Amino acid sequence: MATGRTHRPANRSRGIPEATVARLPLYLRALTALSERSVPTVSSEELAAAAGVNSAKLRKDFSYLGSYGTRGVGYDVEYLVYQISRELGLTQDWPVVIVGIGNLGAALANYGGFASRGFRVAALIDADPAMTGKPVAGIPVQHSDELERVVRENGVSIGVISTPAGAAQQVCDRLVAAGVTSILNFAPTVLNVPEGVDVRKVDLSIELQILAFHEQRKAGGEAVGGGVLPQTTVGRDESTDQGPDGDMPAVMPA
Amino acid sequence: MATGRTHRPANRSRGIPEATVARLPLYLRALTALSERSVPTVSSEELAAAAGVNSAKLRKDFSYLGSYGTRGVGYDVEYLVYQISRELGLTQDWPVVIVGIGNLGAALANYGGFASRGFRVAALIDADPAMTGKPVAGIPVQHSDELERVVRENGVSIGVISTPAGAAQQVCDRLVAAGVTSILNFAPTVLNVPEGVDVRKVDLSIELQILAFHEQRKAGGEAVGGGVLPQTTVGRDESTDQGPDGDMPAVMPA
DNA sequence: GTATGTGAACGGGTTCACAGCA
DNA sequence: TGCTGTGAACCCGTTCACATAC
Repeated sequence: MATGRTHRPANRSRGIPEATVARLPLYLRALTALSERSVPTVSSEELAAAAGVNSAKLRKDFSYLGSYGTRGVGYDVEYLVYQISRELGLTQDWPVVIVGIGNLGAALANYGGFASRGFRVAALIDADPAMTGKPVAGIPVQHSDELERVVRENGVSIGVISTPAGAAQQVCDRLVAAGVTSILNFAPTVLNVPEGVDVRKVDLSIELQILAFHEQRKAGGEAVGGGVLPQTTVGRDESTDQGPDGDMPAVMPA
Repeated sequence: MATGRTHRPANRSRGIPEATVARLPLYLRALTALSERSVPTVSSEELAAAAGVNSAKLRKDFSYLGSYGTRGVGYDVEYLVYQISRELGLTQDWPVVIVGIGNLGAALANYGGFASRGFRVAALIDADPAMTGKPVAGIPVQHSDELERVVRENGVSIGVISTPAGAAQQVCDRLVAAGVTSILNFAPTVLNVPEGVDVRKVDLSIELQILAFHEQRKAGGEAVGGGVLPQTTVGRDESTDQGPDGDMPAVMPA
């Protein structure tokens, strides 16, 4: 709003670039912090600094959403929080199940960032009978046998896999069969999924290996590749990764 | 080796593309699996399938390392494992410290993928005195006061931060002051680091938000943006992210 | 014949720089 | 005047397709 012609879709018509989508949560976090400090408006410059990107990129990103700023003034914080939340689909409730409640699964269950963003841990699942009934983050762990029922009854469409690599594909198959269409995979394995299922992967050892690469350069060749690198974030990458499963051990017992 | 002119640097001269570096660990994992099955050689096609990329990309990636294949035959598995390991700097020992031993820190300490790739957990550090001395993954937790000493005595250059967001920057500053030049950050905060320090960030809630975005599209607009997305991996992204700290709660007590 | 290695075409994303609007 | 919104230039990475070598 603001201008005469009410906020129109602008470029919004179809498809926000993937790179932009990956940054929206960053902006949202920065905006939320501003909102909590009751800051009414921000300039692209300020917000960009807070989110760690440059202002041109931020403005371009926002232009894909529509014209939500006011020239000469900046952006309305609350309004933007709402718009980005809506765009990301965070205005609705997303029940998620976490499968594999070892240290990592427990960490995820306790992670405040989930609840604060429209994500609700609908269930914790583990294959170990000894875990059944044990409360983690206030939620009793359920046995794997319950997986399909839990997914169906809660209308879960997002599943988190934090099992060992060896169990991941099987868990994935069951989640998908039960109706899950988005998976966040922490197991160091590539998952085979049917068309229409979206998988994102977080691989701890890969991150460390990338750091080691750069670290080696620093020590060895006097910054051979060209000195300092910009701060890097785990983000989208479009390699359709696959990989032979069961290569390296995973975090916890299934 | 293979050809007359011994394996020369090829394009290797300077700088392997960041995107390629991010995929090397993937190839390495696939190759390690093949190696364990005693497979002597692989074609780019086979290896690409195992690593989940297309063969052209894989060949291009390898071309940056040098000419390690044999036309008409493929790549020698063992040889490639060695070359990639060397390129990534995994032939040397990388002592790492993990700061913040909550569920996530413990998960990381127990993560087999670290040890199996030249990474050695030199120390576990936590601010909670109650944790001091408690063994996690067989390593006694040390108090934060020991941080500087531990880093110096072990020549640690890579630090992992798994503290709550509020403590992350301070921990980061101390790590850097003590000599750490690469940081893997799990706290949902952007870290300010001096030039020359490399930071990679893993943010769980951002991954979920990106999934939610796509999930919303599936349900709402009949695959508005264009249907099925390729499997996505956390990887390099070059947004220099920053962000106001202390927005969302983190995984465990410092 | 077969599979690698790579120049060239292509495409997406970032940056620039300025027009447009409050 | 000040800051947003955006076309255009630029850069990096992916894909194509074929020459090259075994």
